[in-house]
Amino acid sequence: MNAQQPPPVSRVGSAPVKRTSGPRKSQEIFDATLDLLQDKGYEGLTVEGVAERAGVNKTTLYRWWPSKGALLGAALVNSTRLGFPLPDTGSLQGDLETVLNSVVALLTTQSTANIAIASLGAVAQSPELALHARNFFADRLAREQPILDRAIARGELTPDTDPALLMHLMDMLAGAAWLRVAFRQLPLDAEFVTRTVRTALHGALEQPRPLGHP
Amino acid sequence: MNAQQPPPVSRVGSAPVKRTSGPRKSQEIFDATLDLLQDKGYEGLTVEGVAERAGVNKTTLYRWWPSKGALLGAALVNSTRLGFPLPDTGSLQGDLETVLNSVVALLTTQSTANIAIASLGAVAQSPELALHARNFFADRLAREQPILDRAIARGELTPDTDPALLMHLMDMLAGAAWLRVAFRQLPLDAEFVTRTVRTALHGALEQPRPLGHP
Amino acid sequence: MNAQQPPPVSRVGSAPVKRTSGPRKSQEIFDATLDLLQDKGYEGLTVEGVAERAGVNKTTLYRWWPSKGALLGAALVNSTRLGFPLPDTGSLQGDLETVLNSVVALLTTQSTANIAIASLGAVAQSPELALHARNFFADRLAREQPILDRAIARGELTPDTDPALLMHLMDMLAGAAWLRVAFRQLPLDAEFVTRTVRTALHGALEQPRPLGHP
Amino acid sequence: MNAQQPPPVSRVGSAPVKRTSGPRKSQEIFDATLDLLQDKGYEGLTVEGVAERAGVNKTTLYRWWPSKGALLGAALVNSTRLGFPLPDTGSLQGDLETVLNSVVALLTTQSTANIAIASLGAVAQSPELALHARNFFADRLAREQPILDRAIARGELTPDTDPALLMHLMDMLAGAAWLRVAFRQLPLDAEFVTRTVRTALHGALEQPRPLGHP
DNA sequence: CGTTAACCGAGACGGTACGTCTGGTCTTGCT
DNA sequence: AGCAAGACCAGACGTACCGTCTCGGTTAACG
Repeated sequence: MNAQQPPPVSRVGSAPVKRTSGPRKSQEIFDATLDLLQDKGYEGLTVEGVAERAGVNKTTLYRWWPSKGALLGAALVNSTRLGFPLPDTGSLQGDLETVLNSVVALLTTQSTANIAIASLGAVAQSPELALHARNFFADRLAREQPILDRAIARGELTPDTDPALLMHLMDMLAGAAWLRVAFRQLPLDAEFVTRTVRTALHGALEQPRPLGHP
Repeated sequence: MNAQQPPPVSRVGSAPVKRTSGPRKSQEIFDATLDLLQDKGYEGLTVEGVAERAGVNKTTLYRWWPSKGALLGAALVNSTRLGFPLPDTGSLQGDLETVLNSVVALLTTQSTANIAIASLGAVAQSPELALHARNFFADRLAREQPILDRAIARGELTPDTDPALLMHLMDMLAGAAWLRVAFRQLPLDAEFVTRTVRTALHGALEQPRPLGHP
Repeated sequence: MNAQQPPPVSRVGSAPVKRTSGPRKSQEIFDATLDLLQDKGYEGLTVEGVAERAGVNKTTLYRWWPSKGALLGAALVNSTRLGFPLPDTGSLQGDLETVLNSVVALLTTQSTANIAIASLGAVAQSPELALHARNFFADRLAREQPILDRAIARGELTPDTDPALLMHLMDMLAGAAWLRVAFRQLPLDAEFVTRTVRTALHGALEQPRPLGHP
Repeated sequence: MNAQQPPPVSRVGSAPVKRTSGPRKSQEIFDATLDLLQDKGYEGLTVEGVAERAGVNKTTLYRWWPSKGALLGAALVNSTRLGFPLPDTGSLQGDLETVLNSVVALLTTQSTANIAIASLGAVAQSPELALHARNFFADRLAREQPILDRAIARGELTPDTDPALLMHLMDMLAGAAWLRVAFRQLPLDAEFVTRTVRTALHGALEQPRPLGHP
């Protein structure tokens, strides 16, 4: 969250909760950061701009975050804009389609697409932001794990299913979506979602069977 | 490529082809551009730096490319650093594995990974660079089409196979690889390649069969 | 002395010495101020630096002195570093030479020169510091008055000598020294002292005689 | 004048005279500098302020002068505000009185006094400005040398007069004036001028005579 | 082979933002 | 209740690049 945050001192005794986390106007700052990112992209996102829009002095920002990347990282982490609900549709395919639909929505909705794409660029440039990204995705994966559990409980998957399967599927699904949007600039539609989920899911389930000899 | 120069082509007669394209030291410029991109990332890539390293005046760069993005686009297009050979292994699965291995190699080899990742960031920031990316990927897809043709000729795929299948597969394969590298920062190994190709390929071939009722 | 600080004048009489003046660590603060002034000059003298070196919070300084100039003024006033002993050599010329030597020493000794020169700049900028300077010099002149009295008593000067003569002489002597150091950056040596005192003194004594007709 | 001026390339051949001396708006810059110095003192003199007032970009100033002190130095040297005419009254005493009157005028006229006093403080604070001051005074002294020459030609001084005499006299005259203004804050009047010049001059002329035995 | 037009180098400039520093103010919580 | 600690605002610092401009000087293709 904050790269240089002092240790949470945790005084023993009657100590009232110590406020060690970030500037007083954190929320305004994060909002301003994402708003600007949304409006002007990563290059147009300047520390001075954030300071002005958040009604905060530039030095305050530098006191808490050493760079634009770190600030953006904190803003992204503290944001719910890129979040999405966890599905429970009653079938594995339905759940996966819902998740991929969320990703597609994220990448195709005007307001979030800019942030997402810009984050992509930001991650590619800022090591510490990359760290945040890794954590973000790991957390996300962990929160998606119930999808797999429920599928096993329903008998759609065998109990000995490789736990890494979910990550594998997600990478293929979300990866395809990202690549189409970022590099091919193709629209993402419902047909894409259905087809991709079906391919990945069938492929995952049918793996033992030798290819080309059905 | 050059925004401000109307081609004075149109010479009637036997005129030998006029070289109207780009500065005299194009090659040095492109090399310098990619070298710097590799060393310092997209943000550290500056027009002034390119000019100095290429032994060229800043003015010259601006004479030919209106922006850093345009310059990088030209450098990427005119480069062979991101190229890769087309495989012909005798089986569809082998071909796909080879292609995915190329992508993985691109993303894991030090010298190319930096360029690729940085380009990723660059695309996310520069609309005109995004255009170049689209063209680059479209071209690449077209050059990969023989893989599909040969698979049909071998009987691995039926003649009425959807021509978009290749793009579909490639998006899943390469997308998974990109996402793992860019966001999850996971290493890409041979096991990843095999597994991903098998999943995608099986899924694509088995699609008609209803899920969960084998 | 200090603009908002009642003088601790040390009243004679029964008054119990009341300590209403300044922070508890006044002495550390003044020392730190002059030390820093000595080390880094007036520009390098910062309130933050003084606070740190004196082991005091910045707020405390601002509670008692409104500005850097005021703080420096107080420090200079409460300091004995620029003081010098009053001479009694037995001759007017000797006394003057001793005084001028003191001034020269003040301006050429490393540790005091910085303070003196910096004070010069400070006076030029701070009206209230200028006031202190005026008082300081007036006081100094008053304390030098015995030099004149003794010279009259010895018969070196006539009893009706203009009392302003001393100030006049001092201004010429010290002024020359200051000007050489501050503006010409010339070294001040014994020859300078002798020569200047002789010139000023002879000039003062010989005034009645018309010029050019010796 | 300019501290970082590139070497005068002096191309062989018909090279037209190269203009290597300072920014195009030098005059505006110097004027703005002195105006601000006059208005707000040395501390209130900021590079940004000069840039704005001169209608010039801040970078331009830094391109030519490395610091505020250097800029002020150049402005002072290139200025006529602190200049003064060289006198030729027909007598040494008259010349000296005129010069001292100039100094007094400089220090007592509202518009110039501010600059002079502020420069005083500036010199005390900035080593490289002190260098400029030295040059300025050396130049001034050189230009005053004719006063001495004419006095010798007139027979007021013997041909073997020590050439350093002039500096000696000037230091005493101007030094006394500066000291009175800066430290004592006394007004400078015609009586001061007459008296000081007479003292210094008599003293200088009468030096051989032993003190106290007229 | 000489002309000439396109190209280039040098470098000053206005401009934006950077990341830092210090001067002063204001809040907060401990003693 | 008062004072420390220190977060904060204001604003200048000096730097790096940006993208533009002017001005000579070089190339090199054509005629």
